[in-house]
Parts: sequence; structure tokens; C-alpha cells
Amino acid sequence: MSNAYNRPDQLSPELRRRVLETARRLGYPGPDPVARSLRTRRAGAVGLLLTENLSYAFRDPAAVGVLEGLALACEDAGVGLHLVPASPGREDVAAVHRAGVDGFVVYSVPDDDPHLAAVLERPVPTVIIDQPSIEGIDRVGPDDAAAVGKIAEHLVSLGHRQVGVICMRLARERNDDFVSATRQSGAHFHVQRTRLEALAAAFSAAGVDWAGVPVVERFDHTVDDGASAARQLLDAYPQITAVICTSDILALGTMAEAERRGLRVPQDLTVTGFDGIAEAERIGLTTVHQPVLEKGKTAGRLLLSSGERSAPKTITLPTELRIGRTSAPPRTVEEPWFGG
Amino acid sequence: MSNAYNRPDQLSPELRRRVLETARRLGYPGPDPVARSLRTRRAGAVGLLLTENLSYAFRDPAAVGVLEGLALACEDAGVGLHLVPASPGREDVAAVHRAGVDGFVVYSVPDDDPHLAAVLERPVPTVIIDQPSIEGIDRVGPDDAAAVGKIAEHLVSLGHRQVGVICMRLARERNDDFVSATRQSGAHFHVQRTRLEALAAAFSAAGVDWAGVPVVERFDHTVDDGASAARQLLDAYPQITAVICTSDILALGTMAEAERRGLRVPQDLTVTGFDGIAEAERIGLTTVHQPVLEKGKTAGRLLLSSGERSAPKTITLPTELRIGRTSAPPRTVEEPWFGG
DNA sequence: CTGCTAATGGAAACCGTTGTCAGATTCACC
DNA sequence: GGTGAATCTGACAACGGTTTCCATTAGCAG
Repeated sequence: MSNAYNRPDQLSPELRRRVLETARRLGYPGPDPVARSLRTRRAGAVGLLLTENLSYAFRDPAAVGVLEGLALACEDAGVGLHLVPASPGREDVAAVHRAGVDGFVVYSVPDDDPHLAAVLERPVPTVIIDQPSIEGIDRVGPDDAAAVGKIAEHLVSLGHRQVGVICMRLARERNDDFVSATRQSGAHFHVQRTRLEALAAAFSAAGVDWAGVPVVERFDHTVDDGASAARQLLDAYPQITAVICTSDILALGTMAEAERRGLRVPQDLTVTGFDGIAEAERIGLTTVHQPVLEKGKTAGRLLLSSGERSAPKTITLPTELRIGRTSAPPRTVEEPWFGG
Repeated sequence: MSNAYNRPDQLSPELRRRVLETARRLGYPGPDPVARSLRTRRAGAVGLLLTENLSYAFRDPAAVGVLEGLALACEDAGVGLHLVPASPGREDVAAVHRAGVDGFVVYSVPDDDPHLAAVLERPVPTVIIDQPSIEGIDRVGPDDAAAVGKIAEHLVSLGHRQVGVICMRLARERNDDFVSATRQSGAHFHVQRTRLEALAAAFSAAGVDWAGVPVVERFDHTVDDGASAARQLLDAYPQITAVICTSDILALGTMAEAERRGLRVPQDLTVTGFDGIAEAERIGLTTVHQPVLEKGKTAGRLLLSSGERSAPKTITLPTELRIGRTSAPPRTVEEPWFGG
């Protein structure tokens, strides 16, 4: 029976025809995939864990890009992609236990995420995209420190010394406010922490006191949140000449807020992003581009090829500084030799 | 053992503790999800079949919206979403057979799709989004005929009589060209066929000979393909005053081509779309909006609630004509009473 | 101390497939 | 007719859980 379905070459065409005919007549719907998976020990699917409200995940072009790349890799290999239901709110780790998959791709979760812990307990290979970085686990991501360093250098060389930062969520607890030094250094999102550290290093090297640089955090990752963060930042620190955002989405919000205030970009305010999404490119945002589609694809391939490999692998993807129309030297407020 | 994990109340805490302790010591990774699924006859996942290159699926905001809605419904119910690998090219129906799922959502496939046939053979509930429409199978979709009728009425009332149509793929065989009457009426994509029929009915009623209305088809659904279709259409029929597109993506391409030609929209050319994606709204495209997120969510809920129900259900979602800045009365070429 | 009931632990059946293996049948060929 | 290869048949043991069922024990009352 099994042979008729799975190994047509092992038996005569006539017999195969007869078997299949009889099966059809008896209303047999074909081998049960679950039973088959149990026996063959292959589920034919890859799990994807992203601890983010799915709405946001699908609304962020960078996330969609990763998803697309991963789906492509799965499609190539003929395996399914299983989206694990894991909202940030619910602690429902059961979904991770229940997922019949051959491996997991984990996309950008905090290092103390319970779902992640549940994934790592399972005896299947795992690849992490972006964060966290865990000893012994495959990881794919950009070199965040270097990437952010490029942005910082660019701004420093333009002459910016009074800057502000808008970043994404740093921990699982919501904090839509300014960020303290301890929260910065204790951030559970490795990527955001690294980016802040890289900024701190670069600006400190340029003689800027990092402790005096305001950092605003937003839990949700939307354009509107970017705008409200920019408002909060500029209300408190109007002297700022450049706003550094750790994502393009937040930067788009900052642009909107700048327009609302009548600030011209880049003459009155420089704005930078991160990711290099299409929308950013269209409006000429200065940003660091990272290959999101490649990121997903690489993670998928890495996962599907594990088993041939023993040592854990870390793949660092290239990034590229894209200087657009939203960065320029700061407007020098005090220029007595111009004034009357 | 099973009780220790799943029914803590059925045994003494002491025993439970001892069992779990021993399990941990032996390196037991918890119950195997596949074996569990086999016994309980619940996979805890919903399959999604979309016979479209995944790249395009993720690039089309309407498709992403559906996906998002479906994912939300699954998240609510705590079940996974299993993307079945099924490119239009490969006839690899095995992936459908291999998917361990409790039901399928089928999104916009041709009525002769082999993957769809494979899904229907499986003894699990199925919900179809958009197309095809199959007797006895749950379906969720807009009232395409009525929706397109609104567009047609709008254009007719504006005075357009010389129109052209750009539509999506009508069959699994590629045809990036004008569409014959037989191909129109024999289209395997129910939605596209219905839309064309509705246009034919509306314009015929307005005294326009439908046989003389050119229809251009594109296999791939991208902005570039929309542009090339518009070029083909306008090269052959420069007298056209309005281009009706069966999707916003194609309409965006048409807008681009119009600009390339130096045609002002809407003064020189009226362009309409279908779907109501964000990008269309932003530029003020005249289109019919359909609630794509709701579509996915409704399909998911319908599928997950089947079993409580016996009679197949068809849910028709509301659509709304959104008149934007891309439609206006045609430029009257011969206006002798105005001329000198 | 006996008898009954309730709680609990352990054993066995079952889910539906695949893989193996022994035995039966067919067929060709010497 | 005998031999060997090729093909087919049928039985059976996993795979790793869940569920049912039964035996054992504990608790308690008479």
C-alpha cells in the first residue's frame, strides 16, 4: 500500500493502478500526513517564531521581507512554513510544544522570551535571525555595530553634536518614554542594545558626552509611534540637530512630526533610519540598508542544511550606508558674522 | 506520564514533581507533537494554499492583508498557520498531502488547480477565499460583480465610452497579450471572469459594444507588468479615455506609463483600480475598496468554527467605491462649438 | 478486623503509517 | 521439470504519545 503511493517504481504499474483504484473505491483519502510524519520522523515543515503582534509583523516591510525570503527558501526545499502563534502578551508556550516541525527559525525576540526558551528545549535545529545571540545556536544578522557606526560617522562628519535617538522596544515591559542609562545597558533586545552601544562609542569618540544624549523608546513599531517619539524628543530638546532612528518606520514618523512642526528636513533637522525599506528609498531617507530578503532566505537555507554540519554557524550579512536627502550639516544657530 | 504534563490535577503534586524531575534528568524533551497529534487527531494548525509565487504574494499588499487577517484569526485560536509550498510552476501536489493540518484555507486559485484538487480530497474542512466558487465548499469574498458594476457606472456616468481593460491572469497558461472573447468567457479564474462579465454587462447596457473593448492580460501581478500592459493597450488604442484595471497594482503601473507618455491623469486619461490598498489611497486612486484584512480573518474564523456547522456557508463582504483624483470626464476631442 | 468506596498507578490498546522480512507466486530460461 | 530471479502478499514491529481500563492501595465506616 505504502509503496503504491510512495514508490511507484517498486511495483508493476498494473498493480499500482489496481491498488489506487481500490483505495479510491473504499474512500481512502491517502496516507495520513501526521502518522507518516511520526513514522518517518520528518514533519516537512519549518516553524517560525516571532514574538510580535502579527499585525505589526505584517505591517513592517522589513519583517515582511524576512518572511518572504524564508518562505522562498522553504518553497525551494518543498517544506512548509509554520507560523507559530505567539503574541507578546500571552505566555502560551504550549503552541511551541504543539508545533510539528523539523526546526525553528526565531526572528528578533528578546533574550528572556519564554517562547524562545521553549524552542531551545525542543530537540530540533534552530536558527536565530537578528536576536538574541546565543552561544551554540546558528545566527543570521547584519553587523549592527558596524552599520550604526557608519551612520554615526556620517553625522559626526557633517558636524552634528547635539543629537537625539529614537529606538525600538528594549525589553518586554512597555516603556514609551526616555530611556535611562541602566535600561540602555540592560536591554533584553540585543540588536537595539548593540546599536545604542555603537552610537555611544562613536559619539563619545567624537567628544560628545553620551550621558547627555536623549534616547526615546517606543514599544510598538509604527509610523505613528515614531511621530509621537519625535514629538516627545523635540519638545524636551529643541536644540537637537539630528534624530537618529533605529528603524526606517520610526524615521518616517519623525519626518511626519518634523513636517507638522514646520521643520525642514534636512535644512532644519537631519533624520536617519535603519533597514532600507522601499518606502524609505522612495523618499530618499538617509539610512543603512540591510538585505532583509537575503536574511530570511539565508536563515531558511541554513536551517534546512543543518544536519550536514556540526559546528554552529554565524552568518553576518553586509550593510550599506545610503545617504539620501534627509541628512545635511546642522544649521548653525549662532553665526554672528552673518547677522546684522 | 502524559498526565504529568497535561493534567496536573489528576495526580498528586508529589508524583508529578517526581515524574518531571526524572524526565528532566533523562533529558526527555517533552511530549512529541507529532505523536500527540496522531493520537488526538488534532494537528493544531491551519494550512494556507495560495498558488502564486510567494514573492508576488508578499509583494501584493492585498495578499499580505489577507495573510495578516488569517494569521490573526489563527493567533486568537492558538493554532498555527502552515504555508503550503505550491508555486504555480511545480505540480508538486505532495506538499498538500504532507501538510499536517486540521483544515485548509485556499486563497485565489484557478478552478483547475491540481493543488486545490488535492486539498479537496483530504478529509478536512476547507474555506476558499475569492476563487474558485465551488458547490458545497465554504467561501469568503466580495461581491465582485456588484463592485465592478459600481466602477463601470461611475465611468459611464462620467461619459466614458472608449475604454480599455487590464486584467490579471485568466488561466494557468501565460498570455501576456490581448484577450480573445473565448478566453474571457472560459477564464479559469472565477473572480477575473466575473469582473469582466460585469464590465461587459454594464457597458453593453450603456450602448457600448463590448466586443470592441480591448482587454489586456498579464500573468504576473506587478506594477511593472501593469505598466507594460498599459503601454500595449495605449499603443494599439490611443483613442481610449479610461483604463479599467482589475487591481490597484496594475493601476499603479498604468499611472506610471501614463506619466511616461506625458498623459495627465485624470485630464487626459482616467485610471481605476480594484482592492483599495494603502498606496492607492495615498495617491488618490479611484478604486473599489474591499476589506482584505477582514477577508482573511473571516475565512480563518469560518474554518475554525466548522464542525459546529453542517451546511456550507458563503460570506459576501461589502465593497465601497472610492472616487479619487484619477477619474474625470473624458477630454472631448471634437468640440466644434468651442473651437474658432 | 472486615468490607466497601475512592483515589491512584501501571499496563495495554490504539492512532495510521513505514520498513522489514519471510513466504508464495509468477515467469523466463536452461 | 528444475532453478533462480523477480514480483507480490501478508504479517508484524516500531514511531511516541493519549486514553481506557483494571488492579492495587488507601481511607474510612461499621
